[in-house]
Amino acid sequence: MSASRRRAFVTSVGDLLASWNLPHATGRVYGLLLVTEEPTSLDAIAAELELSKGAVSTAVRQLDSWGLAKVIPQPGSRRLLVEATGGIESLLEASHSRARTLIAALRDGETLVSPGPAQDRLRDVIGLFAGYVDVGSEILDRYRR
Amino acid sequence: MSASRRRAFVTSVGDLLASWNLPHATGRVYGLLLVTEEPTSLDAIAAELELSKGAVSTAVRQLDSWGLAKVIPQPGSRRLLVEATGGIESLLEASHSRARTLIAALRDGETLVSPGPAQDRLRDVIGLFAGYVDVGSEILDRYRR
DNA sequence: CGCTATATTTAGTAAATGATGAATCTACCG
DNA sequence: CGGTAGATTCATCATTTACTAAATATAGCG
Repeated sequence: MSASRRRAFVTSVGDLLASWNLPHATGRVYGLLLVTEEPTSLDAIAAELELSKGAVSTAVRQLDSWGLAKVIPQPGSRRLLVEATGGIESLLEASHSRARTLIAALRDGETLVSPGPAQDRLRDVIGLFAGYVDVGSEILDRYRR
Repeated sequence: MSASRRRAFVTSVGDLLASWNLPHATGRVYGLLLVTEEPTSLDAIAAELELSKGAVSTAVRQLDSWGLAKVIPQPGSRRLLVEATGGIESLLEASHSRARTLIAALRDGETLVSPGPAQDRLRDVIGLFAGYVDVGSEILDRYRR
């Protein structure tokens, strides 16, 4: 388990998730969790990633709320353990929900332009997006089973 | 063509494209172009959206480079006209390319964890993402014809 | 060759966001 | 109850980023 490759992995996952609109400390924590076999503590995360405890705390709660990590309270101690969940679905779902909002806005805009090339263009965009979202949802459904 | 609905449309498209990592002035310009029947000038855009000329200039060039708008130079004048293109494909393509980079990083990470639940989890994530991207590309291909 | 109309670049600014470190809170244990 | 080990919150700082306004560049026209 080469430490430098671990670090490289963590930062690249962090960078990439940042382009998915996650703060990149959060993305790095997720990256670390993905290559960590056992549930791990917030302090251990902070130590390995050289992040403040506060940052780790908020990152973990974000990951939890996105369904990307599971927080496991330990009976008999205040310490929390965290582990990645497989389900990165929620990221995709979030992206769908944004796309759907966009589609709705575009549909609304359809009534703003009179028939002609401009309206066709708008319809085109709507069609592509809608198809895209439909297929994506299908994949997600299939994945859930 | 109600001006207030136009404005509402423009800002919502702007807001939404901002979540796709476009600056939202750029998104608003795109929104405006989508509901504008004829090619329009940078000054007209600046006036309607109350943006500075500089902002419009960079927004338009961004849209152009993303393939979301076409810039039409006018012979006999320095003035440029701009119109939206239907193809919002490039946005989806960009999102795919990010996803593919992520997939590559994850595949690389696979070798960092020893066989077991952690590796399975990672494989799971990879599989979902890969399937998602594949299907999306298929839609794009179909759309291009 | 200027002059004008237009686009682009640049320097500066304001706002948003993320991270930190300290202070605070809370659960557990003696 | 008091103390301690932990997590969380909060105020602050730093960075980034998008926008503005002004300066600059360039194309066309007299």
